[in-house]
Amino acid sequence: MKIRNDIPSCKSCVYRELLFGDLNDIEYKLVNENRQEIFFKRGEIIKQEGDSVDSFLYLRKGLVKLFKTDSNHKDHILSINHPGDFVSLLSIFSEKEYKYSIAALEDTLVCLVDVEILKYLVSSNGKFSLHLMKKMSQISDSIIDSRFEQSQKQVKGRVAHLLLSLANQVYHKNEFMMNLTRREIGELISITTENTIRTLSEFRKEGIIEIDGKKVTILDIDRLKSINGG
Amino acid sequence: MKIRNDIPSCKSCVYRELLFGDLNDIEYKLVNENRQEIFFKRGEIIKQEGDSVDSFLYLRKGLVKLFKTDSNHKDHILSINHPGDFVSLLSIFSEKEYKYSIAALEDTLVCLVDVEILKYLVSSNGKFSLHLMKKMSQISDSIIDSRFEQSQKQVKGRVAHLLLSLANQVYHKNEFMMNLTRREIGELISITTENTIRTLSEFRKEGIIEIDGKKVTILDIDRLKSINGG
DNA sequence: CGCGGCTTTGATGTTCATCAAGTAAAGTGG
DNA sequence: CCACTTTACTTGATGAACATCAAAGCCGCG
Repeated sequence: MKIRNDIPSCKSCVYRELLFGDLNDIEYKLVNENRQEIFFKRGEIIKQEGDSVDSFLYLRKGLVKLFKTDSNHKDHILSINHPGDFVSLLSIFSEKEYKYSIAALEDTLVCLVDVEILKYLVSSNGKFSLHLMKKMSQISDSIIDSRFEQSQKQVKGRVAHLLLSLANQVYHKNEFMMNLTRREIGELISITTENTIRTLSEFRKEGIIEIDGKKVTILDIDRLKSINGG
Repeated sequence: MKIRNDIPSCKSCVYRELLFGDLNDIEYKLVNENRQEIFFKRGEIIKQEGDSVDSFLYLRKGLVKLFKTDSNHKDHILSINHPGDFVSLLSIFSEKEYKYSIAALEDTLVCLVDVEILKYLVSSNGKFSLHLMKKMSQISDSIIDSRFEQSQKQVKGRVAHLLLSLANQVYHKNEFMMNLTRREIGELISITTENTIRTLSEFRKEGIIEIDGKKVTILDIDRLKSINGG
């Protein structure tokens, strides 16, 4: 973890339009003066369950996982988030403490905006407010949706679904560097590590995917879709 | 389904504080003039997946289920909602069409507010906006939380968890009229109807619960909690 | 170089869905 | 209101899916 001091203006942020597109110059300045950028290395914990919610987290670069640890010390991954996502959004208005932890899956750059500033903006800027609600709504919809999808499927279908969403929603490519371990995949789709491995091997043997170290290539996307569907 | 004409003012609504507590007289009037109250009998469909999101649904009385039907014509229940819940909240800002259906589990009274009015209030009243966000956040948190809980448990734990949440969150009593069929319970916690029945019978035989028709009484809440936990 | 974490494969047992078959309850139409 | 139909509930038997256990190879790191 390393705090950056050479923070550029929000105006130059590639993700500006996603959230801060509705602010005027004074409001921009307010955000700029009350934010930090922090760099995390792969594996580092960004927030721990129980930490107080004092800032709004915005993912600028990298990949993170949101997870909870159960009473048997087993982790369960709630979601994987990529740049442009508002990582802390779900808890920010309803909770004083994080109900899950956040860790970096790749080298990651996070932008933190003081939560009180955000609340002030919501209460004073209606357009910003509407925008933020829409985004909040989308994020929770997508978590609920994917959990819903997973709950209906069995092992092969879950793995297929995961591979498809990694390709479509996360990496936007049919060939990507898998930054999740086999165990983490299991923690994400609620199956054991062994079954994750077995299923991936099976897909590989059947020519549906290719695995080379951390690199995964989807060869037969139609078959994957059919496994996902049925 | 029956549209009520004798609508009382929002000011007299028991749930007023939950959402509309921050409005001034003019804003109240606006809401009052752009809302409907509709009564649904047990079993009736309130909204069908695919219906356009033109109003914000507020549950005044009764009990409803949010559900989706899969490609095998099997229903899956997302959540059970009770009075005071904002049934349509999840989709209202992010979607043009409902992504799930809503049906009445008991005789139910729903208050519908024009969605454009709500958006106007968000953009013009900061306090209302903050309040609404907090509530949105809580509702999605609770759906995500309960699905998360369920995904870690097996059959007995799921049934125990469900009974406990019905007693605590829905009916606020250890003795309640179960308005869900055995099938619906299965659809809610992702197990088969047969396993729902078997597990409930087992709990009954072991003296953990008592079942008399639709009436369920929790006799040994500690044992239920321990089954839920382990 | 050795320790711990990740990966892999095989064998075994448990959990649970599915199938089958019957009873009870609740709507429905004459 | 009764015969009929459908839906809900229940129990038992069977097999498939999957977790668990075990054992070993691999790789990065101190």
